[in-house]
Amino acid sequence: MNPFNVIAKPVRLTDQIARVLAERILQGALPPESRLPAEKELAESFGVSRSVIREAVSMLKYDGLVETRQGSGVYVSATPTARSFRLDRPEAGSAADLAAIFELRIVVEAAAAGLAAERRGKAQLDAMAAYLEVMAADVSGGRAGIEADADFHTAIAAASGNAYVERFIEFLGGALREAIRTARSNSAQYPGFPDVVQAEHRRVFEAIAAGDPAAAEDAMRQHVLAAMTRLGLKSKKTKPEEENDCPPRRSAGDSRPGPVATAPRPGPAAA
Amino acid sequence: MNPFNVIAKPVRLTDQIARVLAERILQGALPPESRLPAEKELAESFGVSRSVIREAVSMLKYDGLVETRQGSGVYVSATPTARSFRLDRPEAGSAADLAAIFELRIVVEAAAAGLAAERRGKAQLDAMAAYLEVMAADVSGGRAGIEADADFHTAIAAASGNAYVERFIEFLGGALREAIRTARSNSAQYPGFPDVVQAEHRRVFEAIAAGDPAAAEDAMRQHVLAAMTRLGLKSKKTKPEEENDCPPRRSAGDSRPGPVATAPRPGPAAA
DNA sequence: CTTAATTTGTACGTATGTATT
DNA sequence: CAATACATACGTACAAATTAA
Repeated sequence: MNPFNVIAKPVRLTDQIARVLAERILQGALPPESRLPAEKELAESFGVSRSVIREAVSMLKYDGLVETRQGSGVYVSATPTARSFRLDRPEAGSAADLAAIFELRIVVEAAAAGLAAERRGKAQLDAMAAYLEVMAADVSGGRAGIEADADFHTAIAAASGNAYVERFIEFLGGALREAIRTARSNSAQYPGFPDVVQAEHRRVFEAIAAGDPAAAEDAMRQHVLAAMTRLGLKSKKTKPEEENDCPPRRSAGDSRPGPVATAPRPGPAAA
Repeated sequence: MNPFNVIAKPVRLTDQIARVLAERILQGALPPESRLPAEKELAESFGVSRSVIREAVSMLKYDGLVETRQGSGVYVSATPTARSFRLDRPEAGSAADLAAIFELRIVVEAAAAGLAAERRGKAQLDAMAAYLEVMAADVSGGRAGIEADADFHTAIAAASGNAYVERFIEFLGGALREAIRTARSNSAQYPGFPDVVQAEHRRVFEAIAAGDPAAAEDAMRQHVLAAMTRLGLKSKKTKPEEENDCPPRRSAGDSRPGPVATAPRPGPAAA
């Protein structure tokens, strides 16, 4: 699909097996608290050595999906998807997925801008202003100014005063970095676009400097939204024609009268 | 050491080494794009076998911290914390950290409620209503209704139509599950509290049913904020050591007066 | 209580394909 | 092209912990 992607990552057995096991766990084939087959059995059933199984299990263990008890076995954690959030889904990279991730980014970045408007210190304001100037110089010199753009957003995230918000924004920025890069490159090619982007940034900055959370949120939302449209993405449903059929996860042994009438049938519809 | 801690998790060599390597990478001792020592050397320097090193590296590889290139070596990723977002920091669990995570949760859940108000289908509305009834029955019967509460929030997240928003909310819910559990248990002990919580939920539901995004966002924000105050947490800065000029006008229990602008629409924005 | 079987944790050895020099 | 270094994968063996007889 991408002729420039010469790398063509080699498929490692460990990764494949880890992926299969993770899918089985998350899709309920291996329910929480249940025990996995012994490493020896897994090795035989997959046709690989026990070392490969062990490394795959190590990954899942680090991710919090399973726990290992020496002498007993490997057990699915009580709460899958407990310790880490990742977005490397198989379909990731499609326009719809990208739009959905951008939608999440809009939410968090707008909130961070609002918090920054309340909590920013002078040093943080100065940092934002500095990155803004670097960006202005970049566009004047015909450069894309990608780094300064990222730094500007990072500075706002840091000024939110919430370390988790900051880290999550950096995480999303890293995941979308390629998309953001092409967006800025596209913008740089069309005359007038860099000035529009710069104006958006300035509006965000001035709202934060003025201590106006609502304005800062709105300005940031507009900015990221405009970046999406510049990328050709639209904020829309990720599952357009689909009546949502997520099976409600409920703890085993739950005798409460659940909403059986409305609950869609469990189980993955398609693979 | 701790006589009450019967579990006393056995310290595994693999986990220790993975932790040490992760710290070295994140703290800059092993800069991005740099190569790690060979597995053999690492094994010797740590005094363990190569298998242990390989499993530890597998963990870091799954986390996106390192990449392995056959025939070449193990390299630190260009962007650490690239593929996964986790919040198991060493200091996690403190009240300040909990409050910060809750703040992030408020942002995303409010946005999800707003999106759900625009995009929810009938089946999803029915599911929310059903869980609402289960919760009502639970509190009438003196039960805490924790599962129905979680299911209600999950249903809203699913109705947002954004799979990433949904998954991130579930992730945060899992991370905060213990806190939420104690919050609901506390609420159940005080007469009248369950009714208050139920009223909060109903307000969220009715705003979504009415298709009013702004009202849904506000109701959800109020609800989670109230849950925080019931837990004794306050929305505050996580870095109190830094300069703090503006007193936060958005304190706990404070409703957002301003127009919080509805969720992004795919309408004709600035192209 | 003792013993034995099972299972994970650790260690070591070997072969092979790949990348670098 | 040749040599070296390295990750990948397989296999065996033993230790430690758990579980059941």
